[in-house]
Amino acid sequence: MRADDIPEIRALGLFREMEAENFDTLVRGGYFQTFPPQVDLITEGDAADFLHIIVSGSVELYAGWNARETSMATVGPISTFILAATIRDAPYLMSARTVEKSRIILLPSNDVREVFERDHAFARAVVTELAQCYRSVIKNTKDLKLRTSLERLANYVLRRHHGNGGALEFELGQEKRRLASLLGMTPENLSRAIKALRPHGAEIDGTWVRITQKNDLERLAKPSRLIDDHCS
Amino acid sequence: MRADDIPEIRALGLFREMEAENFDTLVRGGYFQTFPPQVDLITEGDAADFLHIIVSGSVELYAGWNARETSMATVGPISTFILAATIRDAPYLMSARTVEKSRIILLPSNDVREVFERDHAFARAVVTELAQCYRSVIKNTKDLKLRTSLERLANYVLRRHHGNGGALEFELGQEKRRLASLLGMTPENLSRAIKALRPHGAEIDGTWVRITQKNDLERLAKPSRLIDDHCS
DNA sequence: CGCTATGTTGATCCATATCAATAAGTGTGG
DNA sequence: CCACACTTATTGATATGGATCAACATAGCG
Repeated sequence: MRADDIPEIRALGLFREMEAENFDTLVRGGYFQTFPPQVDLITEGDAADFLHIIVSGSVELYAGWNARETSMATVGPISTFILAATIRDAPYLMSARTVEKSRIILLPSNDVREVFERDHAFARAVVTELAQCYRSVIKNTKDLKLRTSLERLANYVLRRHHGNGGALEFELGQEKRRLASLLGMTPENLSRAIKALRPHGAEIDGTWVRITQKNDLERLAKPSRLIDDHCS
Repeated sequence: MRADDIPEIRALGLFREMEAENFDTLVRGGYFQTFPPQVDLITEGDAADFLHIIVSGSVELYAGWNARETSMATVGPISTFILAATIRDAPYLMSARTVEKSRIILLPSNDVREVFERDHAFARAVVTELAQCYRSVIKNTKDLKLRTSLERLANYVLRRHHGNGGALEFELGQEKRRLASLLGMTPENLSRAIKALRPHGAEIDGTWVRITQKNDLERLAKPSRLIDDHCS
């Protein structure tokens, strides 16, 4: 592992408070790897051998069943994924593949569990992280079950708007087919939803998103703190 | 709190390993209450003042948005709910109401967080519990996004079959309207799905479920360890 | 016993999926 | 640098799963 990446990792909420000695244990056993785009990192059903930390690039989490496939999340730097499987020493529930060239740290699950047993600060940080993840998935379920696809798209645009510091124009940052799957619809349906959104104050043109009438968009989207807030 | 309920609580995975002193702190500050059916225990958006433990009866977790409502889970004894909100000191993402007469322990969230800071064993148990919850919700999302409503019903029947020790006949144990909402469909649609399931080896008649051709049912349901397993 | 909830069934409507064709990018090798 | 192949995006036509509306049946419950 490159020495100058270590401080960055150490600064993550998950590792910030833990004992230096335990942090060293984790880092010493870890691997730092760079992957090209479209590489499968993990396959659902496999044993969770490593906790993954994405340092640059982006990774898609997806799941399949009976020849169908759906995108579950896109994760960017700097965050971890499949923490729950690591902790429970259980099989992955999702697969992961790189979207673009990505640098990823792999920490052996055994080490993570061992340090987790010893280090109270680390254990607390894991709890905070997991509780956050749990709440995100609950919000996602509410989004899926309570909203139509158009409403989901409208709220997605607003969430991205807030995530970009309130910019009215920003890049989509991913393929539409993946966004469609993430939002629980087909690519064709997303195309139509994008057209249907135009008279409600949002345009998506190629890779660019522009909010033209925020009021209109919000009237349609009816964003909720209990579904759309990123933190809390 | 009644003295003879305490050992039962203490035996829960969440509390089993923690320091006696800390357990006492939690229990001393807790309330034990009995609620009639259809009582609202918590409302989404409120501050998470208490960690709830259901000792008998059953509780429905549900969520609403824009005049729509959906059932998120039904939880029975002995388990906790809204642990994540308690830990993060964040608003509830779901509401909860009793389904039947229920006995419930309320532990002040402040106490839980305080003990959580002090007691490593408790913190570890919280992690295990949360990781479990997280994985359940992920499985539920996969169920929703990857399967049709008929497939979800078929798999639900098979899960209940396994949950009842492999019995081919068992009680539904809840109103069909709630089951419908839980599975992400309308009551009408569930009625039709039930009829459609008959030629595939499962009958639901009133409150009774009977599996007549397990092979047929499994051929339709294609249950997956990574969606339908209760543990792991 | 009614009364109110819940469940069923039928008719219809709507959202979304599917199928098919075309267009627009994107990357590769000559 | 262009031509080709291949993937992705769009658009239209159609099919279908599921929702909605309405009527009726049934079952709890006071």
